Amino acid sequence: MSKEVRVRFAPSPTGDLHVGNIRTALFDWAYARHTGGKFIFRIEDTDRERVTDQYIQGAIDTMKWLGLDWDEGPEVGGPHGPYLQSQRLDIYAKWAQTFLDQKDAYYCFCTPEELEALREEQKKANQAPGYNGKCRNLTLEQQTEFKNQGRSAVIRMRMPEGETKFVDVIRGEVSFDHKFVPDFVLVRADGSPLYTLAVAVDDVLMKVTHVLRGEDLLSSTPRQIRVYQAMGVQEEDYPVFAHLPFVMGKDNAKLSKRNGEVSVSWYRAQGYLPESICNYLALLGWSPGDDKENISMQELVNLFTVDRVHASPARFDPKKLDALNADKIRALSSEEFLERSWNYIVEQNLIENNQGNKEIIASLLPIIQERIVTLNEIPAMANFLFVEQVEIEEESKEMMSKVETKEILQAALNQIKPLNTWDKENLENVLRGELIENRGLKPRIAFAPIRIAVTGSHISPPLFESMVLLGKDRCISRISKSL
RNA sequence: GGCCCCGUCGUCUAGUGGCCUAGGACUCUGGCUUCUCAAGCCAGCUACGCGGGUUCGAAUCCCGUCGGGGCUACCA
Repeated sequence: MSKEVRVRFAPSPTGDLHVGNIRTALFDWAYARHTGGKFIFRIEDTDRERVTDQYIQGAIDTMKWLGLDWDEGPEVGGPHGPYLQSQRLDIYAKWAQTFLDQKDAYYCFCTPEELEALREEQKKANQAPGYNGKCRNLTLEQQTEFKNQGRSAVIRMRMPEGETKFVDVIRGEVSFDHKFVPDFVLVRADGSPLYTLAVAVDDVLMKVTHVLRGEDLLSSTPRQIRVYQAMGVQEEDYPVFAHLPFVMGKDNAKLSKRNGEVSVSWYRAQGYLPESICNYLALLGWSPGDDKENISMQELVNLFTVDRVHASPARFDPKKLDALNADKIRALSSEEFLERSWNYIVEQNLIENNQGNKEIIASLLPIIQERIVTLNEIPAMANFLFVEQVEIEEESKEMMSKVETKEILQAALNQIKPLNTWDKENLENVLRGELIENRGLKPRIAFAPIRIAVTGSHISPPLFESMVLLGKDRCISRISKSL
């Protein structure tokens, strides 16, 4: 029996979680669930200048909303916590000291300005940039002298000669010559840890077995492995690495706000279903292998394996997300569609939250379910039911003023006024009978004026159903007003 | 510049040497249906970056090339 799979998602919340982050989180989660392992959610907030509590809370909310539940992490705790790196500073300090004692790391007194100058020089000389090891072998006396000069020190990891080779399950064997992996900083001059230290220490301490993360971290893997070595971890205990391809915006450009919408909370506010976002994102860099693309979260868990993840980057295409979301909305049961819609409307504050309004929406939902793409379209479609009179849209005003139009409206009025039972069948019978059969009008010609008079727009849910929902009085009133 | 990764329709992908005259989905175009809008149905457009090998045979393997991306921080 092999050991339990433990996967972590470890974002650094320097902003709203975007679709790229979430694609990674989704794969992490799906892999953990697929294997029956544990999903760990860790917040990498070692850079307190950029990470804020608000973003951390936002990340937690987004994960919950998407249904990516975690076994260990914020709010739920776990045996290897805390799961916020800012609460683990003593752990990193202890390991940094150990590395210093072992001579794996050393104090470096070079100032940022000196390092900048060094980089300039290297660039000019066309050399590989990187720390030149100036402070590698400082004597105690030299260190004291630097301190007396008022210099502060960072802790730097010593990178031995040689190379680091490892197998990335998505990319195969990857190797880095240490000539291109300079000594790197573990601890800032102010004593705070850097990602390079924290990520490796935590992955070891939290017993992470599989690191599935963005491809941008591929070239930092040798540094992470270097820390494992200093921690005394055996090679067979290194986690399995899998570097996921990027999710990109249009034109091959990196995903960013300028390049289409990226934040998951934006998609939430637009009325996308969380499972649509997950489903769509799952298709970026992974596929179920057959022709079925619309899958549930459970199917994703069942089908997800890392060997079906491929190595090339994917473009985020909002059009396909739309199509998937529309499909998923159509597939909702009427009860569920109502519950989701109403929750969304209330959450976004689009319509006042009371029982009467909810009932109006509930009555409308069945006739608009197959014609909306996102939940935020509901209020506009429902508008005609919430007002006493409608405003006729600009583009239809000319048509509505024509004599022929007035004639149709008058004829329709004559037919519906005497109706005792106000239902779809009766409305359709009398209106078709008079306008189509008696007058020989084409349906589209005959019904357009009524539609516009009643809903204000030439585009609406099905006419007779809409009239039923509106009620006889308001229909008569609106048609009369258009005469 | 150096190091690393990547390269199938416009986009997401299937494809692991013969089943590929390259399949599906989204988009787009045309048509059918139709009370509008949708939905549904049918049809069409469009791809293995390029050049060399290896092989009886290559989208699939190798080399080169070109193109894209990442890293090169006291960010992650």
